[in-house]
Amino acid sequence: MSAQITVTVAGSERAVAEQTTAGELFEGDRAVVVARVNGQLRDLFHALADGDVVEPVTVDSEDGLAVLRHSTAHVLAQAVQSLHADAKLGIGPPIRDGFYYDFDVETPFHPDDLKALEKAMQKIINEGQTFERRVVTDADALVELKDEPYKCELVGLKGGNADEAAEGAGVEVGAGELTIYDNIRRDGTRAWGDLCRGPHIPSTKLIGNAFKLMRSAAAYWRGSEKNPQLQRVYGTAWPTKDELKAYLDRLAEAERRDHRRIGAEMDLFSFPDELGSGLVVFHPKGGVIKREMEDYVRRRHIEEGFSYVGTPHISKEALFHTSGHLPYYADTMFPPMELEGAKYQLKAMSCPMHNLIYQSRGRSYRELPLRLFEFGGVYRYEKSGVVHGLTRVRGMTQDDSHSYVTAEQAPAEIKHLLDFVLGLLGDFGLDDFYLELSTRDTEGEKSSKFIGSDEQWEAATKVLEEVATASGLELVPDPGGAAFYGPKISVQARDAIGRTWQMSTIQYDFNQPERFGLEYQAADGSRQQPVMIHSAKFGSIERFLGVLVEHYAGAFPVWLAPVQALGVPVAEDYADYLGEVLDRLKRKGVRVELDASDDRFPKKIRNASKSKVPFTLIAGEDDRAAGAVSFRYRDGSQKNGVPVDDAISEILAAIESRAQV
RNA sequence: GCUGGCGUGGCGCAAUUGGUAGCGCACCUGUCUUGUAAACAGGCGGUUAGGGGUUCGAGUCCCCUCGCCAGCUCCA
Repeated sequence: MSAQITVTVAGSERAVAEQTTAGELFEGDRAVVVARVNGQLRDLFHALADGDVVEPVTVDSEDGLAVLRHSTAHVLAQAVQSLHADAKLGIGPPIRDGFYYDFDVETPFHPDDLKALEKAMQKIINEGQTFERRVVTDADALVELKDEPYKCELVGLKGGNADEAAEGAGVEVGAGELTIYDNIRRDGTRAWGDLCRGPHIPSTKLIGNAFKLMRSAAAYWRGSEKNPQLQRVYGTAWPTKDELKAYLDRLAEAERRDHRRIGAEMDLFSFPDELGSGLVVFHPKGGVIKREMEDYVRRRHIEEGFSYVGTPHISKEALFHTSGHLPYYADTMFPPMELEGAKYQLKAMSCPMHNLIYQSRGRSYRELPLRLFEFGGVYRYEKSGVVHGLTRVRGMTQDDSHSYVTAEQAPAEIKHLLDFVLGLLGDFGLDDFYLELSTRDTEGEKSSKFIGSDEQWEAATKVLEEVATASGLELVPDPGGAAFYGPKISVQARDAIGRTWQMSTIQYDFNQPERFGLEYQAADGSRQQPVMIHSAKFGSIERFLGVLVEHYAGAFPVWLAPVQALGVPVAEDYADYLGEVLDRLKRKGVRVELDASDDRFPKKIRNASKSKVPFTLIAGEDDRAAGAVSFRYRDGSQKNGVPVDDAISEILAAIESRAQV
């Protein structure tokens, strides 16, 4: 008879035979894919020791999903090598909603290749191969993997910093012992194997048919453009076919929200080829939204103590040398144009020009904080592959503002600005965002780009961090992400397909005041250097508008809607009556339209519905006789016979309160 | 910038192995107009992104440029 050991299973103690595996504890529960043993994720084949604390990890948990997806990535890799014998393996980690695996292959994958790979994967899955863990020494691994140069490179990186060396590499080589996972067929033969930390699901069978390969694209090995590009295949995997379908439906829904699609459908803006890549024109309806945004933020800046200023779109290049921008960003500024022996540059940021306003006369401490603000039209030569709808353009409008303060005033001003930003995001109804704190890199190849003393960086970073933390919002560190002249807090918002974009920013700058020699006279008569705080509330008005379009899927709150009330007469006869109601609204500043076309009533309702106008006002005989109108809302619900005065009040109130209806 | 995929009237799409560009919506004209997502009829509109090549013949094949999409890298 075998000896007994005691383990704690899901909170209660149990005596089991020695050599019992984690999987045996949860036999019969197919949802359990791995186990957490003493806090560590382990395969179900893991043999338990006396005193182990074991928790089941089910496939629908965050960890369980990651394991499922990581195992699916292995199946993909096996499929790739079965179809392309010379494919070399990179890394293959789970990611949000799926996984990827990188391969070095002679010919990049064509979309049709993915179909063939899916078939090969299904075959492997149906074989019910088990994932078996095997500990190897570094030396043995290097021999066994002699045909896998990328894996060998990872063996050399093993240790706590594998993930730093290559994002995702931590799933291949952990901090501890080196392991290889073998895929074993039912007849006991070895189908395939891969250097991997694990853990894995017990059998490929568990993947079922709830996976799909999504796309392929190149990715630089270990994330550096100095390295060769591998071919990355992205896929997704879910516990059930239904969940896979729900995910695919979500993606399809996101595609319908895409601001580039809605922008065209709703006639908001376009990107004419004749202008060039990354340059947008706003059509009248998009112009309304842009103007509402600008009116709002101009008013709010003035309320928050800013003065509205104006500066030109170009400047002699020396200004950007003084500011220090040119050495850093020359390749992303449009090239200079030469006139009268001087080189002029399109501006990519407004701060140097605001510094000139500050500098235009002597400043007293009594003037501080001095706050300047404008809509700066800036141009950046973004690389061709990154230009993207409204979210990454080459010509944009920044609500660029700068607070000049004493060092002592800086913390309060940063808090003031963060409150301002968060209030603005609330007024626009955005809630899917988080804060990011971008700091400098103190080591690594980029560390030299940051200027200023250690003390300055430390002090500035501390101020930003304290204020950001106090907001109570999620705060994500972004080491190395700072601009060369100082750290920043930024608001990151998500687009329809989950990509995040930088929106508002607050940056602490001790460099430009130094470079421009800015000063003010203090109460004691001495000359002091101010601190400059850059802030942008929308960031780029174009980008913010794009994110708004996706957030609302085009169904804007009333105050932003291009057309706020659309009149639809039941028949031609009632157009004049409805027109009078609309005129009254128009006199109150409401944006109205009357559908006086010769379409019939149902068609007009359909058009109104498709236009996403918040209030459709309908009038027929009943309404006219009663001095009323009928509302039709975006959800198709209706309210009939509303007295005209009440109707007007309802619409005005919705605009005033920035309500979504 | 890199890798791959794409580019057909304003929009969404179609066009067997290369054989001489079609459809829906929108738009225009006419008839029509009474209660909540499409009245009917007729019509206009494309040197198939641009340029070059192969071919008797190119939307379909090849090359270059521009633009778009996805990912990677970058992002003051």
